[in-house]
Amino acid sequence: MSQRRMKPVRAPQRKPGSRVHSELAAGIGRRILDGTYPPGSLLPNEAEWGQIFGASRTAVREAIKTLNGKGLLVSRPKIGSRVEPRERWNLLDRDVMAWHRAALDERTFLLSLQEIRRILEPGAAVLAAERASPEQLAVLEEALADMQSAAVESEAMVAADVRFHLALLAAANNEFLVPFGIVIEQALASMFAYTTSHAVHPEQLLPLHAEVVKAVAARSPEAARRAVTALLDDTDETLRATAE
Amino acid sequence: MSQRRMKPVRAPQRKPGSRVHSELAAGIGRRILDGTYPPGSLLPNEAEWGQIFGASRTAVREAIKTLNGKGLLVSRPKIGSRVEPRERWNLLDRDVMAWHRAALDERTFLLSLQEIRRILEPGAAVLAAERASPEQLAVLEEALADMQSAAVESEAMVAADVRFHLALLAAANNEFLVPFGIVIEQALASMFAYTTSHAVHPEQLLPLHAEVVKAVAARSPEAARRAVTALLDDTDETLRATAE
DNA sequence: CCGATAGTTTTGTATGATAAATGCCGCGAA
DNA sequence: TTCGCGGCATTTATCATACAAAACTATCGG
Repeated sequence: MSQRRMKPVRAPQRKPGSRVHSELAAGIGRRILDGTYPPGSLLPNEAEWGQIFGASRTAVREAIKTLNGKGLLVSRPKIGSRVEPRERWNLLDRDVMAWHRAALDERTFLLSLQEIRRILEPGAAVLAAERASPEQLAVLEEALADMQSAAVESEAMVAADVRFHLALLAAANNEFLVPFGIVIEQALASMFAYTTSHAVHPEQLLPLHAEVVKAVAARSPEAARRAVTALLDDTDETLRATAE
Repeated sequence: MSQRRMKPVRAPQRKPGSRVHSELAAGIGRRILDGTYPPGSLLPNEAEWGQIFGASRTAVREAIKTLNGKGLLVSRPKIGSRVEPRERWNLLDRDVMAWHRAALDERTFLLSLQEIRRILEPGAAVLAAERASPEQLAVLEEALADMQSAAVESEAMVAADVRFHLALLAAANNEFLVPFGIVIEQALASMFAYTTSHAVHPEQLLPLHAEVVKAVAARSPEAARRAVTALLDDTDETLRATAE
């Protein structure tokens, strides 16, 4: 379709989460994840947070409610807000994951994520081979095509790679697998930073991905498992190459 | 240590989440999970919720912020609160899981959870066998002992069973496995309801659990994997027996 | 020594007012 | 007619303030 004139520059386009209470949530969340307030400890009370961030108690409370929703905190009258034990934290939450990543050594973080991928993705591939719908298979193939047409080591490549693996998870048709998508997103983003900064990159990326699609399309669970395992082996190999 | 006299009965002991804003969050959350407000749809505005539940706008807003934190909603001025696509939902969140369970056919729900267990637990067992600390092993053994001393088909048995599997997850020493614990809790709770109501129960429960502990203690990853797989096979066998 | 009770601190809820974001409509010009 | 621009209306976002409820602490009386 013909592209008309550029629309006049819209308002500063502040991103969706940059309201006061969101920044408060991020500010407090980061301090929890980085250990400033360890599990079991008490946070400053609402009035104090308000002073620290120059915000009203209302905004502070809404931020804290958000963190409640992520399992980081519980609040009680007269006590205050106490940091929950780590096993209650929703580590797979998008925000929590981001705060966590910022507070951790990048390589350690990445290795942990890869370990999870090695456990989950082969199993997901088996299910996908057994029950992917034609539409889900099409999405997978499309992501593969995008990878093949993207420049190596580009943002577009990473984006297509992420789409590929999310599509594989979705094709397994078990909704409880979906939340783990964030692990893949973070791992690939982190991996991208790593490979570019260390000037190494997985050589076999495209053929290995193609192999996965082939196995799923052929409805061969075991072949799909092997293909995904090979893919992860290659990635880990690359990672290992950056160990100094 | 010597147990002193029972403390006088404390105040009604309303449970932590029964404040107005929590009930609002649950009320709205359930309506989202059960499909009353499907992904992409707009919720009533804050004032309307306030009337529906007879609460102030403040309480409504805090409830909505909690749901924001769980990835169910995003709110924008002039638009309102829109239900996020399912892949953004934190399905592994405790509350979301509970609302979800209430909105779904119990058997379907349970089968999905078991499927996840079959993917994750064997992998977790391998890691546990490789790197469980003495303390973590002790917790595992203690849970097993509790199971052995509990009456069959009792609440205590389920509780000890949950502790056992959570301990196994923890022993894998990868914190991203921990959020998955909720799947185990729900699966076992759901399973308990099932086995009692259908008058069937896994016969091999205790020896199979003991086998897992043995393998982990012996630091035999492959044996641990096999033991956990056998355990899950037995559970699934029981479940299959209830298919009418 | 125990137990009830009053006091104090902190979160929980309500109310009302104002700011900011943004979809929508209508007016006017090319 | 069509397009752009400005104002209007609606809804969330934020603030300020007041009071209620919860729960720990200390105190006082038996």
